Amino acid sequence: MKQKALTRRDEILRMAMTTGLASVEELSAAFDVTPSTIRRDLTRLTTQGKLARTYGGAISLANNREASLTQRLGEAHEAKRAIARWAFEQVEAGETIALDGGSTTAALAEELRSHTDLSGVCAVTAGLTAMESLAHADHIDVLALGGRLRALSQSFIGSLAEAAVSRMSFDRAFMGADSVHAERGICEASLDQTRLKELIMERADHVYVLAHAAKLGQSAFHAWAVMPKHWTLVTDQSADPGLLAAFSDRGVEVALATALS
Amino acid sequence: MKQKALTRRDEILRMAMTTGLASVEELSAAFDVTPSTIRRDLTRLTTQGKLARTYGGAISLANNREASLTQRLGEAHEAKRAIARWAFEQVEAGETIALDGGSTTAALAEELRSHTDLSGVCAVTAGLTAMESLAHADHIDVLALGGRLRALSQSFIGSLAEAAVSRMSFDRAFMGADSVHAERGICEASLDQTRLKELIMERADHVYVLAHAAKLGQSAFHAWAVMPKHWTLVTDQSADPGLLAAFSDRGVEVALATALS
DNA sequence: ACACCTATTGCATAGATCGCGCAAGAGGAG
DNA sequence: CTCCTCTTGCGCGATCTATGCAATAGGTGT
Repeated sequence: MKQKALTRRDEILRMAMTTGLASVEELSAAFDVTPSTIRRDLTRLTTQGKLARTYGGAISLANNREASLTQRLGEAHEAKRAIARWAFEQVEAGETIALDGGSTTAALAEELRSHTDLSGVCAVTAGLTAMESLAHADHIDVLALGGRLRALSQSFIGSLAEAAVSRMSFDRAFMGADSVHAERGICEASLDQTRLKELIMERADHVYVLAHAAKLGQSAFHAWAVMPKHWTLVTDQSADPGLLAAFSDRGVEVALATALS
Repeated sequence: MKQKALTRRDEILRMAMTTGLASVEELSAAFDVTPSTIRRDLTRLTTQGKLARTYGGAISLANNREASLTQRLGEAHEAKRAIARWAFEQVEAGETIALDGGSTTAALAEELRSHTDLSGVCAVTAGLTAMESLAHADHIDVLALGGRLRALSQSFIGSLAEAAVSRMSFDRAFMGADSVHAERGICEASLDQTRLKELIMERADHVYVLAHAAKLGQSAFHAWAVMPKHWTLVTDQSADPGLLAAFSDRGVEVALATALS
């Protein structure tokens, strides 16, 4: 019975997440309990900050968050989603992976969060958005690098982060980038960022750079990270074949993610 | 008159956006109109999809202030707000402060965020909610401890966090707690948490424990943190004088935060 | 200046929802 | 088996909401 109450609250939360809105009457009918019980559940979930109460029902807070996240991703988010899905499929149970900052890796974090069947994965991240996505994912062990929070990129940099990285290693590292270049590697706004990226990549068995087509061949900024010998570029199908050939010629493995559904 | 109605609706929307939450009573008083009028405004804005109606008020859909909103919905938030305000006034420009995890310290983070006149403050935190609040605050230097993210308390623990703490010191440390006891100190769910708290407190010139009245004298769990010689308990006015005397007798400085406006 | 029209406001009433206290029931621990 | 805790259903008073109606303010055309 106590179990039933917990599962019902979880279910309420899930329904509210998917539909964004739930009424007391509907919930009462769906779970075959009195409206009083539903009300009590809702007040509970509200004080836990997971829902907001409305007149006659409740509204999801997390759903709004995800919506705004999608907005923030905004640009090319279908491509990013496809890339994230491809990346997710590389991860195997029990592995320790590094998640870089950036919107594409945040999409990967969302994939990790929603696939609760993957067990024992430890995700190390320097990105705040990725952390937020995984904060409530019980099936993922989240390790955060410390350091100064860089407001613009919403990720950590600095000596604290570097010190933290130097104490661990990763099965796979999924890197974001402002732009990717076949010869120069990945480009960021500051050298602090590229240095941290280099450290992470040095300590990873497999390095993947997640970058949708628009980021290829650009030189948005002038700080470049030295790439490891072997790495994989993961991009979407709209990428220019000529550009991709430049990567392949340099020994970079290229993966094309296909959007589905 | 028609103009007044439009500007009022805009203003309502603006207020809801910034504070995340607005009550019919407050709005009615603020604009000096009857609750009926406010209700009509709210239904209008709701059908326009700009707001969501709650019981006795409205909630912003653009989740700009998700953190503060979650706080407002939570338990005893008036007391926490008063305590946070008192704590905020202790902080002086240029200081480096430690912000523990927990909802009360998250409220302090909100104070720090909203007072943009305070300059040069460096906030070191192990709490995810505090980080989110300060993520977009350009006037605050945010340093995050790394470590394992503990899902329940939304804060970092573990050796990475401890290693990070051991490399810095603080002018002031603002600690949260699940419960506070005059003899035993502050209580948490696990010894990992208390150990990190001890380390932070050891390296701070001034230690404040932020705990509203309901947390005093309780023993919610069985992991206790050893307190430094001198520390300040910050609580609200509804605290039992007998309990407070127990703290004073042990040399603990006691501060009572008064709720205002 | 005057009349007219529309949007808005305040008030009162009726209906719906909410919060709380109380007693009963359903597991879990010893 | 008994005790204990958490949960549930029910009823009541309180609060909030929705709606109709009359009054008012502001804009408009003559």
